[in-house]
Amino acid sequence: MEPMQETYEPQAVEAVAQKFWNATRAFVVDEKSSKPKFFCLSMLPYPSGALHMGHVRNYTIGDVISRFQRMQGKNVLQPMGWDAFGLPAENAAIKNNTAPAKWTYANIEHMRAQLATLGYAIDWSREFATCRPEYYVHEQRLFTRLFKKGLAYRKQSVVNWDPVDQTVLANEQVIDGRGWRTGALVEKREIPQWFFKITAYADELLSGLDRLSGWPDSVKTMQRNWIGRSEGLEIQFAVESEAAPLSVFTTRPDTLMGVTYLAVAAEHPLALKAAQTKPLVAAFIEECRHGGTAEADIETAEKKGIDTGLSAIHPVTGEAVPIWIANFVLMGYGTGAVMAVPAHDERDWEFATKYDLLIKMVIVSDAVRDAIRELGRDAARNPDAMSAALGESRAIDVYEAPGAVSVFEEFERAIIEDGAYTDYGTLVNSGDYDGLDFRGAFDALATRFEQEGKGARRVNFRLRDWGVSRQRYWGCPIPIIYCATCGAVPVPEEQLPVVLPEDVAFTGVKSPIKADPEWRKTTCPTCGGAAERETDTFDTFMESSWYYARYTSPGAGDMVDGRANHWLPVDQYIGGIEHAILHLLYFRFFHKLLRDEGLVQSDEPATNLLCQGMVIAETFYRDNPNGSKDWINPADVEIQRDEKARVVGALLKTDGKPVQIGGTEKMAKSKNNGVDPQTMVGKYGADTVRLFSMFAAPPEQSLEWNEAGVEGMARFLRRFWREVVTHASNPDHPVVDAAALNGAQKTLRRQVHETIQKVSDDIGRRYAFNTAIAALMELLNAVGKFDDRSEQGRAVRHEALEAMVLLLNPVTPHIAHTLWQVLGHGETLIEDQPWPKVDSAALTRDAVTLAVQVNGKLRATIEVAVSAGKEEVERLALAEPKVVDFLAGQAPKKIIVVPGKIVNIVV
RNA sequence: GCCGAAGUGGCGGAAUUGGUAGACGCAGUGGACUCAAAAUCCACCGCCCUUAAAAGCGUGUGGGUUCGAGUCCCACCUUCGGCACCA
Repeated sequence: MEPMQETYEPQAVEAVAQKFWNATRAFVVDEKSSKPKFFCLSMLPYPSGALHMGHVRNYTIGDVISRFQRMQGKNVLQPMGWDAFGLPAENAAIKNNTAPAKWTYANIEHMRAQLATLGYAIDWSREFATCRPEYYVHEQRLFTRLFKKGLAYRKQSVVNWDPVDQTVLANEQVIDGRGWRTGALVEKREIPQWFFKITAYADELLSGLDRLSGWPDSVKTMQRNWIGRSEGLEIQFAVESEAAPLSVFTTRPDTLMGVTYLAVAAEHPLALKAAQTKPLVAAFIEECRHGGTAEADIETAEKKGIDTGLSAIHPVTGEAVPIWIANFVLMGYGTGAVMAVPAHDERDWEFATKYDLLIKMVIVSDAVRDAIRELGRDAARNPDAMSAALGESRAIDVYEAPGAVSVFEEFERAIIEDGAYTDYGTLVNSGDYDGLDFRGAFDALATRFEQEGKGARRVNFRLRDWGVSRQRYWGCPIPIIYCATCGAVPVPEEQLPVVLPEDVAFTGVKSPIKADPEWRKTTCPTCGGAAERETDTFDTFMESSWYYARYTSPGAGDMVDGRANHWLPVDQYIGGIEHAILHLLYFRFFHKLLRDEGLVQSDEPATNLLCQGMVIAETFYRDNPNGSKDWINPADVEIQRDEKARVVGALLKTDGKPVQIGGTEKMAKSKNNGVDPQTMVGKYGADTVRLFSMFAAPPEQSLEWNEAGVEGMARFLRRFWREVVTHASNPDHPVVDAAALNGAQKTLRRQVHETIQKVSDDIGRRYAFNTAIAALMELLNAVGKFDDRSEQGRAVRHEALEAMVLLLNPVTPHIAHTLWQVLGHGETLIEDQPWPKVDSAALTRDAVTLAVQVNGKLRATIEVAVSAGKEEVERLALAEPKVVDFLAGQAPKKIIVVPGKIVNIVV
């Protein structure tokens, strides 16, 4: 081997390591290994043009876990591919006057080369792009099978419609209720679309969460709430002058006697009927058509409504109940109608207050009920006695005893004026049901309606079926043929794939396969008559819902083959928290579809999930005279500080004049605060970039990119390099003789083994890469101060440095590759070296430091022997001069001793 | 609006099970080395008062539980992610 460089040159080191990995096909794996498998998967990138820091962070986390697991003796699969269909390709195609396919393939080439410079341990032999027919043919086939099972179906569904461009818009393309290109007011429009019956799996998707112990609780909670299982009653209200009753679903049948109106969606048949005779109702429905379909917009919009003039009949009291149209009732959810109980529901209360509708209280709190029982009915008529009994809760409670005079009018006024009482309680003003609690009322009413045929117990889900149709070009064609006689017919499997033409002119106004009258022409597979193809394409979430399985079975004739059951489920999945609900729910759903097709055996696609935070950076700008802002890249700005290091301003490097500081935000083109990974790798090397992204924040939190911090990482790697190279130039060393070590040698060796223990736990269990690196920095600081040239000194130092090279390898594999050789090993794959083992004998200590508190405040620390008992610790603590001062002669009331940690003396 | 997170020195963060708040890094200050610069090394570095020491204060805000709270409970404020056609 050539004499080692004195200084660390990352570019040379990284080129050598990467060449070795490629030449030895170090990370290509198969199913034949005798080692246990470990499938480490990072969410696949959308090929947007260039790698960004979010990718680097995601894939570095995956790479650290992959290399760590391989060093634990696992057969690790870490694949990579491209989520290649999507809207940005269409936008770029218009802008650059090219075809979406050409743009996408060029981006993939570029980004693959960028990824290579970061040295990830990827099995590239399994790579694919989801826009290739050999990939999407399998999801077309699955779709036709699901169609035959009734799990794929077509129904009317609402979309954002741009009336000027005559196109459907994505929610992202609707800005403040207007089309992003035309500025036209967006309308809601119903068109037929394809759906997957994900609701058929709602119960399993919900209950499966309980077994996903390796997923973050936050993600599981979000999914639970999204699925939104609720038990309630479906109740039928007869409508005056209508044959069909109006069905509503409620989770609070106990409040039924408080119903003072019903509300239906603007698209509801009753609403449309009322509109025929009432111009104001028609105008209101027209108004409801404006604006987009996003739930956030609908839920934050002003609550509005109008009386249809129609009445329903209350199923218990027989009273007439007005039917209103409300803009917040969604046709696509439940029955498109709700019963309103303003006294016990916030939104109903606001609506009733706004439109001066009746508010009728039918539930009182348990506190009110108990107070009446306690006081007796006569005493309870005294408002002062009642107030005293209720204490704080008086303002939200009301009670009107059955048959008694209403003596709590002030409470009643409070609930009408201040807001709804939404907790469970006891029924009042409810006739036969007075005095029942929630459960009692629920059961009594359910039984009654089931006997009368006016309703039934029902489980309802917030989850809606997945709409998979998109009216866009750059996606997988939906394999359906429409025939005038046979209807919608799936394309027979032997005719698949339905190929999307790639060499097209793209203007953005209309999908090329919709614009071309020839493409859709075909014959009906059933009757042979003339027919037309579906020209909609699939939601791109389709491709990303099963890609993980395809990695296991490259070249398989179906979606996957038997190899899938070797690798699946994924052992570790890593991706952004923004995917917590949609992608991760579809991912789980698809796995169950695959299972039910007999393609895989497991119930869930991934056992462990890590959601990484965003990459953010400071923003800088200058105001333009017209009020807009010029955003300035952080690389072009110099920060000014005062003598206490506080930031006082910022200057543009090119002109030396001030710029405004705009706050730390997610890296984005719009704020020009992106830092290019390639530039960073070129300047500092991949290991430094990887090290900083793992050190600057724990993986789930946002990571603030800061170039001074990157320089700190480069400094650390230079010191590490120098320490190893200097050590290797010293005379050879004997093996460590634990019995012969002096105090300083023992101390360093203990720190080495404490560090092995901590790093193993931090990476392997806690995903706390930042603290693992901090521990290694502390160890390097200690090694740097350890100036012992003796034989055992050199031996201890050698043990420390070998451990450090191995422990750092998952994060900085290139420098580790070279330094491992410097320490006297041949050019081998470090991932196949065993992970360092903790020598528990090296961890023992003779004495520990205890904190001594007086009344919970730290007053001193004492050194005690590990073997010291409680009495001795108390005696030493009480003898401490500072403790004596603070006790000021008082005798301790109590002394708490937590062994190995703390003594608290209470006086 | 609903669901889920987060808030700790000048900054990024640490404190893993309720037990010494501020590990590690950045920035800053002082010094060594150098003709000089870079690099490197050494020391200091929460706030307040202070020559110094000591005391006091201190984990978004206000309450509470506890011998002891960044950590648990209640209420609130702010920021971020998601809300079904961005991926």
